[in-house]
Amino acid sequence: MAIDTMSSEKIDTRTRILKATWSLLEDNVAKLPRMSDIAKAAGVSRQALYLHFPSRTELLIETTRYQDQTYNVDERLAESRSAPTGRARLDAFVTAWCNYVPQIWNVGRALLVLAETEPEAADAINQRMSDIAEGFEAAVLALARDGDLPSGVDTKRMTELLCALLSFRTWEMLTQQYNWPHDQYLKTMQALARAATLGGTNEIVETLLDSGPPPP
Amino acid sequence: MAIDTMSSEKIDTRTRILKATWSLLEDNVAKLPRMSDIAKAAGVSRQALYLHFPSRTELLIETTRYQDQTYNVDERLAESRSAPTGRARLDAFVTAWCNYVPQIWNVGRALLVLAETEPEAADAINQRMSDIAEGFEAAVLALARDGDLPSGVDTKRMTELLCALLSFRTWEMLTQQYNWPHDQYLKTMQALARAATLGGTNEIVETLLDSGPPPP
DNA sequence: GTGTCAATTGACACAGTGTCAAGTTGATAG
DNA sequence: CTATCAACTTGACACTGTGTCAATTGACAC
Repeated sequence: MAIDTMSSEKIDTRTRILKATWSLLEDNVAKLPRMSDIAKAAGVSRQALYLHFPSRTELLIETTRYQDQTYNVDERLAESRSAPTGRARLDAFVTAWCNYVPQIWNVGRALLVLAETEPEAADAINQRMSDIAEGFEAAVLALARDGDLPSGVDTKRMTELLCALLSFRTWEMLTQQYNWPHDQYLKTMQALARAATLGGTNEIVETLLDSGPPPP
Repeated sequence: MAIDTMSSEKIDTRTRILKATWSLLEDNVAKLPRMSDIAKAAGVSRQALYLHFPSRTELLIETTRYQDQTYNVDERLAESRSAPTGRARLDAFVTAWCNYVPQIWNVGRALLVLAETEPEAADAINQRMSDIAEGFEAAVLALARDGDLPSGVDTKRMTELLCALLSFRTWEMLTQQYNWPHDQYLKTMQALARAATLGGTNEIVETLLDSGPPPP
């Protein structure tokens, strides 16, 4: 949290705007703040926003970047790299991601809404998603290396499946709409991720076998 | 009901508007049509739209209703009711739903976009979703009746999990963003649904056991 | 003809984004 | 002390798109 006030003195106007945007998004998930709302919250004129950001979309994008940076997302998600086995790695990444989602949801959601209409926002989303996909992919490849996956599994599709199952939207639906407590969500997603990847006789895994021509 | 369309000759203006809206949504998924676009496509003045629908949101909602009715959604999804066992029922419903999604996606997506800002649209979405949930719930209850679920499983949560996994958004991500072919999507979702419900030693199912106080 | 109903036409209010031009302020340099 | 420059403010405006209103047209019924 900590919307600042700690480093008491003077905050960069740009940073003040970012903090204000962030805070408005946390206060009211339902409605995207207007530029005038943000300006008021930042104690600055509406036009000042345009001195620092070319458009509302860009401002929102920068806010998510600011948030990622504040929370040190790279580091948090990279921790799973140190896990010894593929299984441990998958578990660590799933856990890290699932615990991160609730923190960034408010702001991320705004970006998702914008992405429906603004290509720029969609690009930003895709970029963030491919970072996540990288984490899942690394885990899947580690599983394959450990011999935990049947040979012939399409690791790309398996990664994509994990991305879809553990998406923002799934989290949103289960915890916000259906009111699942966080730990219920976490446990179920962990089980789901394991079920989707591990176990030789696993029905899910079987659907992800390469469907190319059989090897000679 | 009966929107008539049978009399090939003159089509009701209202129906013409609905058809035009539908067709615009199919042509261009990316951008919501404006009222003037719809009017032009329907060969009618912009103001005529307001003679038949109070607002753009309401027009979109009516379009999804028109579509559901055209495709006979109730009947299609109800077919699974005749399945003898719970397993067959789950399978039938999952298949029916997964095959229906691609047909309604274009229009449904528009409603999802509106739902981010318009409460009316969100209500309409929720209503449709609860119809789907009913289908999943019936299958889950049938499974429980058949003794295919461990006792103590929280059927409500299991239903919600199925809804989330088989949501519109998951379909969208896998098939539109990652370009999964339909039958790949279908096969994987069937396996996923089974994995999430069946099998006594199933890890996923275990996360859905009632967490209330242990029985005496 | 007269009434009526559906649709058209053109105007307007309103919200919100983004732009522009002309100030204001405050710090810093000479 | 003054000139200057950048950051910010003020107020105006263009543009897009929704929704509203009033006056008008045209067809059909009686």
